[in-house]
Amino acid sequence: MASRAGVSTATVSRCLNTPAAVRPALRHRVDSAIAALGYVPHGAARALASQQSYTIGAVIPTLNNAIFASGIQALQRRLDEAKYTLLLASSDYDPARELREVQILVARGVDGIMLVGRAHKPELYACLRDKDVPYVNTWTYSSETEHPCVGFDNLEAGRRLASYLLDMGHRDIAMIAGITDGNDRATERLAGVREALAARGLSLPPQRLLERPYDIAEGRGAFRLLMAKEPRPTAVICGNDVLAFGALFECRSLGVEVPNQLSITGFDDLELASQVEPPLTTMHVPSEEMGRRAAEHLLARLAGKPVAPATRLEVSLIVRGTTAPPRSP
Amino acid sequence: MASRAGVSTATVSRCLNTPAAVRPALRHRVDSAIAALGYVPHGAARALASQQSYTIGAVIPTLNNAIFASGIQALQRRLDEAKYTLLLASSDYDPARELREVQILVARGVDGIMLVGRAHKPELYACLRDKDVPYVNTWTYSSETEHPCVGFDNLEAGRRLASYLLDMGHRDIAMIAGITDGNDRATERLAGVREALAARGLSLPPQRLLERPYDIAEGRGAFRLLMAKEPRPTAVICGNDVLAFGALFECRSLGVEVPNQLSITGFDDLELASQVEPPLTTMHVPSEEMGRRAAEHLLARLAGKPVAPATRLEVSLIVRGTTAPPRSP
DNA sequence: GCCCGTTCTGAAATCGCTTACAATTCTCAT
DNA sequence: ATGAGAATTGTAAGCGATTTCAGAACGGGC
Repeated sequence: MASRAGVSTATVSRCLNTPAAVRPALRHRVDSAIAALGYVPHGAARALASQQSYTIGAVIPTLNNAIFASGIQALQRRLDEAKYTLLLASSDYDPARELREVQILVARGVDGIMLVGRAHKPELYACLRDKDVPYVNTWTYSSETEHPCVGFDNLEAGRRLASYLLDMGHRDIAMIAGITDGNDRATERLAGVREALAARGLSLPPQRLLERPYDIAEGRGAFRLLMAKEPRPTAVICGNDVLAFGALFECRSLGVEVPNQLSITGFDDLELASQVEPPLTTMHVPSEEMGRRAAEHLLARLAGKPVAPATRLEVSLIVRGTTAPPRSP
Repeated sequence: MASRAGVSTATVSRCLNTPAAVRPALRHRVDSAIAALGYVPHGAARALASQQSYTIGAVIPTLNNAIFASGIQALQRRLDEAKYTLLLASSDYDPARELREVQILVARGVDGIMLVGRAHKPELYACLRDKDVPYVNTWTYSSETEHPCVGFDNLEAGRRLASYLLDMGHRDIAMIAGITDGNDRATERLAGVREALAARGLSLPPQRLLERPYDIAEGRGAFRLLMAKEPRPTAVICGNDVLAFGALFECRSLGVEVPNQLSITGFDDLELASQVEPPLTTMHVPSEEMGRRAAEHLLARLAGKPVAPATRLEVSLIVRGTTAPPRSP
């Protein structure tokens, strides 16, 4: 302990945590002793004594998807400003693993947790409640949920995407969705598409729906399947941009002209979306804002400030070059 | 404390840490009490008492680059198996921030640290030495370094890429490198290219070299500049795949035919590299293996086992469709 | 120059767990 | 049975901060 400044440990502690509470002269003495000794407070001891770790946990499905990455970076940036450290874990889209990660995070004593989606195992919510750990769901929004969230309405986004295509005249629409099992975002996007279709008396027959992991090659494969037999759909809605890129690239191999012969839409608006040829029509997701707002939410709760139970962010349809009215027969 | 099983705290601790040291009957009694109470050991207290946190820190330049993401996922997977948790921080390619992140990690009491590259601030190495925290540099390899590393030789990789183009007959080669300032990988790749050129009596004149952040749009802009005035180079080496994608996409806008009129190479071999049209010739980096091996290295050190001071991984040139001999004039 | 209300400081308890060491219980050969 | 030695279990002393509480120093008003 740096009592080489000739003060008690209590004073050192105060210098570090509530500098205003110690007189300038003494404080400077302590500060320079700290600098001289290269003293670094012991995080675990501090956490044990103060009952807070200044650590926030986040569990995301995967690091591979750039969109989670940018959301996480924004979260981290905001957390950093508030002197909090981020503990990151990934679940690989597996609810059981997600639960395990949360338990580990809680055991580590995180002060708050960020989750993606809202369909989590009951045990997960129970664990959080028992330990009274603040948390926030992201990439999802619903006014009716009892769980705090910062995100957008996947259902409505799916509906909008389909409506856009429908309004343009498309009647035979197919979808390459993400794996819906255990993934509420993918499930809701699909449901939204179905709703829009149903509102016009249409539907998504089994042969028009494929579920695939978010991977370019998977998107290609699924797309090829969709194109295999006549009649071909006139538009393909993809669960996210990665699948859409796959579809788009496969079009080139297949010699399908986009958007003349076929329209394609994505979801996320990754950097690449605007760069491919033709540029991808997609749903823009404000992932950075979501990350930042999620951080704000948690920080506010930890500071005892009131927080909105649900924050709705808007996605926006970015119309680019992969969509056009269907060719008249 | 779960002494509702009628045992001492010491026994509970032993059940959790060295189950073999407590008799089965008692152990079961404790285990069920733990399960019944939903007891979760307090991480900070445990870390304080045992002087180890079962936490490993990693500081990467950015989460946006998919290649670091996959390396990190592999690291995490391996760490998970060994019951270690990963604390992830990013530096945004800023050495000063990297230092800060490392200090925070050390203060948090991580048992080990993974770094990217080997050109770190002296204070960073000093901090690690003072606190005696095991660490390993990745994405870099050098037999001469005093710092443990698991990675590949960027200099040689750059040399190979340039030699490949040179062997094919290219004589006017340009490079869109990453920002070399503070980035040893980018610096070495560039140096490697220069060496290969020099070996044939050639060089990389200033107007043939552009440094750009890793971003598709930046790659596009740089490429456009390179193509702006005659004579145009016959090949462009890009510091990584992202820059190469930018160059490739810009070719389409400019009407430059790849590889007939111009060859392009990337670095990293991202998933997208094999999917673009034409597929990108690039240097494959075994990022997952690197992540896993880095984890092994740290784990071994923590277990007191001997470790190789430097592990060399091989990159491999993946020749695809963006390279061809220059058109004979 | 003295007294009292503030403002600072320091002593010591505490956080929840690990672990050396002591105490107790088993094992078995005698 | 009995006792030595091994195997278990319990006691209690930390680990390195934070924080309560009480005493010390300071600053004015008379």
